[in-house]
Amino acid sequence: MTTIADVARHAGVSVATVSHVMNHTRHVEPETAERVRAAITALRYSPNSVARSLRRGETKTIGLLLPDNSNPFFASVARQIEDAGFVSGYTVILCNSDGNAEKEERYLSVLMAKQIDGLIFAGSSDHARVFARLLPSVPAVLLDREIQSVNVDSVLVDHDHGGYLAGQYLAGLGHKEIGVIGGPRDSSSSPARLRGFVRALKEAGIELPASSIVDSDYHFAGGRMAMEQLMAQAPDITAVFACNDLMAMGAVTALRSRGLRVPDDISMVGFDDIPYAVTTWPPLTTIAQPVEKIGTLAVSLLLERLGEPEAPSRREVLAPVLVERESCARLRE
Amino acid sequence: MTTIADVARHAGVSVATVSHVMNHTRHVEPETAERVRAAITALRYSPNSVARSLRRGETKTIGLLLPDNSNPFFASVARQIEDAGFVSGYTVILCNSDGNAEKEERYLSVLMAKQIDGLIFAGSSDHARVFARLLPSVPAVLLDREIQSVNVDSVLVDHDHGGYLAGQYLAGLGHKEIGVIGGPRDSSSSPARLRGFVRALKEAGIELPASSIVDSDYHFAGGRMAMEQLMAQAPDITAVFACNDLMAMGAVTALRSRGLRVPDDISMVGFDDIPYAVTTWPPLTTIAQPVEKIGTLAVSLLLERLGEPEAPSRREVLAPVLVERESCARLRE
DNA sequence: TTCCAGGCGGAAAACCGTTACACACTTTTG
DNA sequence: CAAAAGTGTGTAACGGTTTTCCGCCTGGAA
Repeated sequence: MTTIADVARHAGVSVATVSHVMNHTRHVEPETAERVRAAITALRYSPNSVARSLRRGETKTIGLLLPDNSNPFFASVARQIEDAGFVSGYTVILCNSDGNAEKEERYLSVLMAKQIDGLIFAGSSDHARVFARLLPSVPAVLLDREIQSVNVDSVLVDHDHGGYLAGQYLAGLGHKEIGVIGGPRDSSSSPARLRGFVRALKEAGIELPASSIVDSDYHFAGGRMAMEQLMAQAPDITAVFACNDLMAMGAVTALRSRGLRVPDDISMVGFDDIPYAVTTWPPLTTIAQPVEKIGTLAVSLLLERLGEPEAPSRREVLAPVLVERESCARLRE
Repeated sequence: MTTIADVARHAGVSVATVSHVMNHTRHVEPETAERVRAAITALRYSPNSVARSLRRGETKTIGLLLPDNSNPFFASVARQIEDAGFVSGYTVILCNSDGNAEKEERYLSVLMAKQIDGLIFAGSSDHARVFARLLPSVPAVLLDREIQSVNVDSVLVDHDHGGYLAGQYLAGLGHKEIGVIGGPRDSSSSPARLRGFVRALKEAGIELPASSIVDSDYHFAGGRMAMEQLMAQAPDITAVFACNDLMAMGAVTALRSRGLRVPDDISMVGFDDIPYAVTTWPPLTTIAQPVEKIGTLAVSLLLERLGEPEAPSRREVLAPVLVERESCARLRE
């Protein structure tokens, strides 16, 4: 490995001068600077970021802690974050927690030890200790979650409103007997989606009995099984609201294997608008989250906070929209 | 930030002793060790990994450079790698190149500057300079690619064989007029898949005219457009081999919007077996890559090399398998 | 003309937080 | 009683950045 000392020797100057040339941190005589640059290219020198980080106290690294990067929703978010970070000179450490609080804590410790400059955290658990103890010591942006703390900003999606849109839509199509496939109870998103959905139904004069709600896990297989259970518990439903697309897709599969057709027999609404919502049959009507904005917004919030650590914490809330495709039909009598 | 010196002072010992206690790098008197541990927890001390890395010359970090982590195939691979790395104490830096050689080079420079211990590289471009100049200076595992170089191992998939399986299967179903949607010409995988496919057809006495092959980009929209073109160029085909699932799914969409049904009118075979191959309608018959093995194998090769830097370079080749679902039918006359 | 302040360009040295090596001191051991 | 083992300390590294220092030159005032 060639070091700054090698360059200095080769150029016949001191290491300090080499540093100044590289970082434009002080004026150096053009002729000297040229000699230094020549030495740098001649030796193919590249400064050691670890040493630089140690001295500067910044690593140009941000930690990204999310439940599962192979979930297409998070995959998109991760991609956006990685892109946005890179153009600002930041590098991303990827961490999957599976929503497991213990893993989250372990990862957070590692990330803090690695001296990340900032954290983007899509936690799926709500364990107070994780937040309270570890978060405040590093600038962070929370996705889909809030916490009263200096230093922590939030990018939120109005899940309640999204659920409301779904309810309004299905009620508007004339459905009266409606089933719901919920996500994890301890997530922040699923209960809110459900809340908005119920409110919309209530406004339309529709009750949602407990037997028409089955909780699941946001996964494809979970959605399939939940749908099975739903068919058993509430055989008369004509429409289903699944709290995310993956479960909606699983539910459609379950229906198909029972010989039921979507939307002819049962209408289906999902949530998220993952890229694969259009590749299923029928293309899924769903509540779209503004994925591309979530990632870029998170990064820009984080960078702004790095620039101004003491600024009051901010919360940005993004509105989901209904994307009408072909998985819903008007109730026919 | 509390440092090792604070701990030493608090425990009334030297920093060296604290270091030894933390790293079990020498025996220390139980009583002393206990005092040190008490100080560590009292001060909530956590060692600074950056300083440690500088001193030890290792960062416990591996770089993961791939075209696009939101592509579900790479998303799965990334997930496996992240998991496998974490259990061995390694952290993953995520980099998306979009298969762009310039981006690859920029990323490689950054990663090298950050002193990653190893690299896992799924390049989609083939530019020799990237390999020749930068790769040999860091232990690396290439996915789906080979290079004669010390220090570089490969995890390969037998794409040729996969393509052969697809060709054999479609020929076996009686198809004679077959179309192909290819991936990028400069990828390593697509040409190999095509080669195997053509070989299988040839063995079955089937010719593949140039007009029956349309190249695309491995994306959903690309597959859709390619299928449009294919229908125009070769209207008599009864089966299509798409060089990945995403394109196959796009092709199915294109067919459906033309009123053609899969598999009744046209049979479709994909490649990869991404998780969403089962969520489309019809469920996609495809050539499955052993995704879960690719990631874990890559990590274990890398770790073994880190342990033994001078070992001869290894290549592991994994066999794809045909997964028969419902997107193909026997040709009926 | 002399003197001194101040700017300039470079070198030297301190520092960032840990680890590893050499050494000092005590206690066993043969 | 010398050699060896056992514990602990001091202090160079590691590879950069940043602060301080220093000699030189310029220019304005005395």
